[in-house]
Amino acid sequence: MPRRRRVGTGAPTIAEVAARAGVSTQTVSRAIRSRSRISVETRERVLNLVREMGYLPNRNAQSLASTKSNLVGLITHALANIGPTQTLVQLEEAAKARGFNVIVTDIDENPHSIRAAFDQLCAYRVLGIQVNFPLRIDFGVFRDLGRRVPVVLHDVRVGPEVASVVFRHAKGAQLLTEHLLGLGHRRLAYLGGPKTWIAEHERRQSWLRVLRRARLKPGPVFHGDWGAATAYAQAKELLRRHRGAFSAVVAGSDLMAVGLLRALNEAGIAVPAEVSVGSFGDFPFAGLLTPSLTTVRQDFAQVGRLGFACLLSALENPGSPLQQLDLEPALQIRESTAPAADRGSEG
Amino acid sequence: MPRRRRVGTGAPTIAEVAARAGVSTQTVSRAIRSRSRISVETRERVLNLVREMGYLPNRNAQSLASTKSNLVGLITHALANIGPTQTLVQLEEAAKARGFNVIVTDIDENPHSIRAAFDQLCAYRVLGIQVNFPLRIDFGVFRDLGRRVPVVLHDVRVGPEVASVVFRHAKGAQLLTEHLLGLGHRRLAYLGGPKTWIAEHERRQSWLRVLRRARLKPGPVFHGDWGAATAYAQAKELLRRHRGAFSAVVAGSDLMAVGLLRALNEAGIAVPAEVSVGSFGDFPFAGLLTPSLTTVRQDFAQVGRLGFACLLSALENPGSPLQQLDLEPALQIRESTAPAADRGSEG
DNA sequence: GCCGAAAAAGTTACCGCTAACGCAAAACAG
DNA sequence: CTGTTTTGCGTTAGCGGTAACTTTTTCGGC
Repeated sequence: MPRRRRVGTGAPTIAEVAARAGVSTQTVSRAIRSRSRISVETRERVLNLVREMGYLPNRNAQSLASTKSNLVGLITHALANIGPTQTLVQLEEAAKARGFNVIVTDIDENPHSIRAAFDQLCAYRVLGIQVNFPLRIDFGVFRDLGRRVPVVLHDVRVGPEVASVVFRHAKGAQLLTEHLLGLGHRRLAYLGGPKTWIAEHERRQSWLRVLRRARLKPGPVFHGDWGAATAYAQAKELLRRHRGAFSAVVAGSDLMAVGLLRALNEAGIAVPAEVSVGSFGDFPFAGLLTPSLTTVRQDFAQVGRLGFACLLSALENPGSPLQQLDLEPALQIRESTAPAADRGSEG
Repeated sequence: MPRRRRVGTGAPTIAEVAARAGVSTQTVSRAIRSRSRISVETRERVLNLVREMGYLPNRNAQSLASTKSNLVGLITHALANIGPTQTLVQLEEAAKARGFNVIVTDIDENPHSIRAAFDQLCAYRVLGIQVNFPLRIDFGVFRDLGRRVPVVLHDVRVGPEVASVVFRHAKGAQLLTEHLLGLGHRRLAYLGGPKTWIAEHERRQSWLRVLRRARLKPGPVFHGDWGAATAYAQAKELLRRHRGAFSAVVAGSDLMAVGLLRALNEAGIAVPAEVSVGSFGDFPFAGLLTPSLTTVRQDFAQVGRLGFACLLSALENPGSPLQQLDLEPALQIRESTAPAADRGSEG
């Protein structure tokens, strides 16, 4: 006695196409995916039928049968920020150009959620996973995960066993700090991003290093969350406690610079006449603020493009060493920095 | 003669878990997915083994066998902009909370690519598709597509046969324009987004309507691309050709306002003393620019949340009418608008 | 005209999981 | 104590494709 037939989704299957074409399913499969072992005429005939019937190969079935998918995973953090978004957009574009799709998951700062996200994505048998989680956590987890599936780390480098694309944050901070010193500033304040971020840590260390080399005492240090609002609040605090004690401020992002500029403006402090401001990002609006921002360009879009290229290279040349790419920062000098008015009151 | 066994991915399968637990695969399946038809003890025992072995159900196999996936598709346009990003982030969060994953694809303005993206996503047998393509195209395509799979449209309404979440752009533009008129402005310029966008069209129509009602002649109209750079360029053109002919400008986005403010500043025109500026968006930095922006808040995050809720509702109550949600705009009045200095030179 | 190789197509056995049904044992109703 | 549900699990037959192998056809070379 035949069981009740399961209802399908209504979409035509490969078997239906094959039946109408008068060939086997295998031939339809070949027509769709390859150009070998099938005659040009058969191929044409089948493909016409595919179009006519609106047949779409079921990716789940394809993935199951071939034990691999067309998916690339992206695990990202703080996706609402401009940088990660740029990265995603470019990654998706690069992936699509090669016939892959991207499945995204935005996670919070809890390192445990990395593992959870990883499991989620692995369950889809993704080809590889891009990890944009640039926080200062125990990197061991990345080595672990890299063993299960090809991984490309963004802004984290754990060694030759995992591919990575990183910004040279220290270099960027050095460029900016030296620029300020070159303008005669001797008392620099610092209004960075969250301490938990690698970018923040590396920049601050670099800032301290440059000051130490110049035999200058570092000025007050504050931290925000990359956004304008907290930067504004922190900048007010900076001014309340250290007004007059600095002639330049290094801000963690262009948006933080916006908040900082606001606070300086409200305090009646002219930029750059009295205080210079530099930041990181160089997002499109940075050059159009008043004053326009001196800022270290970070090409987040490039992270997406190169990240995908790394993955592709790892998949196509399984033996070869995994790529370790560096992105060079570039200082854009604009109006928000100017020679110091108060030369050498200390240092 | 046995064929060569196919190599697996190395990950344990449900059969291996079942074998070690001494139960059938069906029992393992039940332990993982449901709490019925299985005893508590068996369930515990199986789940422990699942954890111990690091078993991850193959989503492709699950989707194939159950003819539905855990995926929600998002087709979006100009994802690099702040709004669409907010939407994505919230959508992903809402989806994750219910055990779904999001697969994203960012498409260009060619309406044809909607169909292509749709096919791509349907091939994964996604549960539903969110379409964030708020351009003025022939909406027939959406009705078509909505028949194949549940669809939620963002910022587009085609009728009761497709769910949608839309901004009340006309209302927003009306609020802003009336605010400016209330301040005594009689000559308003307009620096909007791309004409191809629905938001742009509706706002401009609304702006014209309000002016007509007030028996005022509309001022010069320019268009950018939502970004600061083109807004700056267009604003320069506006000033070159119409300087002095307007006392207020409606800008299409907060970022466009940034470019506009820059151009006004370079031209030596004080805001808001000489010219008032209003915009749309109310992104976090809007209140921290100098001057802070009077702007119409658009809650893009809400689009993501509600869009997912619409989809869920459509999936869970197949019979009931599809949701048609409106998002109310809210005018944030700040420093960039002020009473007109030149009352009544015309109109 | 025959032979062997290559090309074109078909067959079979899965990929890893779930729906649907089967069936004994336990729980429950009367 | 008997008949009916319910519970707990197993069995079977796919879901819709692809890999690997086999068979048939074509075709060049001698």
